[in-house]
Amino acid sequence: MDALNPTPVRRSEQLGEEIEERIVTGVYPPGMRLDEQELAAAFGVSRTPIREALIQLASIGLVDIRPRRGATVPEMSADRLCEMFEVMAELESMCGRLAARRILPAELARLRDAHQACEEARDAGKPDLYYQLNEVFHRRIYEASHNGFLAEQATALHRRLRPYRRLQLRVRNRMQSSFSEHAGIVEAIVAGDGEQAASLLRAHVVVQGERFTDLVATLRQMNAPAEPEAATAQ
Amino acid sequence: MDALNPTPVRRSEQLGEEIEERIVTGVYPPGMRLDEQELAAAFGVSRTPIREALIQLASIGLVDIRPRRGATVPEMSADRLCEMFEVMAELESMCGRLAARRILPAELARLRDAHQACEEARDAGKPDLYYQLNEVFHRRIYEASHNGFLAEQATALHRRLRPYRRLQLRVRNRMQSSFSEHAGIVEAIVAGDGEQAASLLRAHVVVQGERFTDLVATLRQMNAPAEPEAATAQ
DNA sequence: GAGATTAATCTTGTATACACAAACAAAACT
DNA sequence: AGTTTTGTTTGTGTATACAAGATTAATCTC
Repeated sequence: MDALNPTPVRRSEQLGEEIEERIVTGVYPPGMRLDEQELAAAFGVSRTPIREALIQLASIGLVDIRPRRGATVPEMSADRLCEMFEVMAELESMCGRLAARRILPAELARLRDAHQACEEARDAGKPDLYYQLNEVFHRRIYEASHNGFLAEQATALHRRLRPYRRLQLRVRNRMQSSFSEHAGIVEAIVAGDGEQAASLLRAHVVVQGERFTDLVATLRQMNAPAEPEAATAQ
Repeated sequence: MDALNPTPVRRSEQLGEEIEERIVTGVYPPGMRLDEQELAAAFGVSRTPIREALIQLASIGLVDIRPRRGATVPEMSADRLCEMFEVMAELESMCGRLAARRILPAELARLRDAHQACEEARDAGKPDLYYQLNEVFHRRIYEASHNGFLAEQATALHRRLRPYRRLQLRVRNRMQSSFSEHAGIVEAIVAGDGEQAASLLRAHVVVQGERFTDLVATLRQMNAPAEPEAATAQ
């Protein structure tokens, strides 16, 4: 059916994902002005689908649209990021608590697979691969919560925090400790100990938010190479 | 008035809020088709701002847009609603935990004011007023969490669940017990007992989700007055 | 008479055109 | 010389026109 359907999705939706990707990977860095005409030209479409994509991204907080001022990539302050990590920790924690009680055998098997895959990436010393498999691991937990809405929320926020998490895996050699924490989480879920899973997961994520000052410093060097202005709220 | 219109906000944003209001209040019931042309005519604008409003609402899950099929108000299944309440409970809980630790004297005073206002509404036996003041009470807690992102998320979800919560306050005489629970929550926050505030708030919200079957039944009578079809997933 | 296929109509998705507001720059006046 | 005002330019916001897909109805065939 997919083969017969060449374009079953809105163009603006595809564009939205592409722009989101570029924002999230830092191709469009925080503070960058997103000119509709430029984007339209760059993607070879008219302004309309670009506008729709930007509006969509704006409503999930990934771009900032101000009337008659245009769209920009929002500058996420360190405070803001801390707040988001705080919420992320709680969502993950909740997923873990529910998963410990509700996970099905098949799901547990897949969770273990994901965990093992992480181990191999760690042993091979591949942070990029680990990062990717780490995402799968967490997604498995989201799904095992058997709360579709929660899983969606967690996935969305996880995605928004992606670039910062990624940086952190590099800055410090966190692969090792991350993997150990995963092991404890799996154990708690296997044991059906919701509270244990919850608190381990919270700690697992909070760590990422706490060791954060260095991260922000690192990030500031990388993402803001040529920005002498922007002295508003730094 | 359109000529003098000094509005510094996008038209589509205003439209979005208006449409959101109508969805949330049941004027546009679940399953309803949202024809762009009809809406454009109804609001006296062209299709463009309507489209933008719908896309915005779609990205927060308030309408369902399917390519080449148009927009509809999503039918929220009972399962889905339970899931959302489950997440809401956790967000509120988190707000309470943080608020207990971080609330400032001035904020505490305002929280008490809101609580007292609820009491008066209860004594006067005005559920609609109570409902409104209840929102203020909860918003005060969100703010006191000193996590702006969390407060935004909680507010957004609270808003989406509004119609269901409102119904419930009517169906059972929950005003009394709701108020008692509020009292305990305030007490825990005053005492700085984060865990206590968290668990009380979780229970406070979960109750709304649990006594839910009757609610859905009631709701079905009210919101679906003329819908003989729609036998998809009921 | 029933089912399938085709055509017509309706609605969405995209493009283009136009209008208005804001920011920047230049010139004139204090 | 500095400040203010006005004009120009750029870019957003809305409208309209056009194209493509989906649905429905009608007609034709079995």
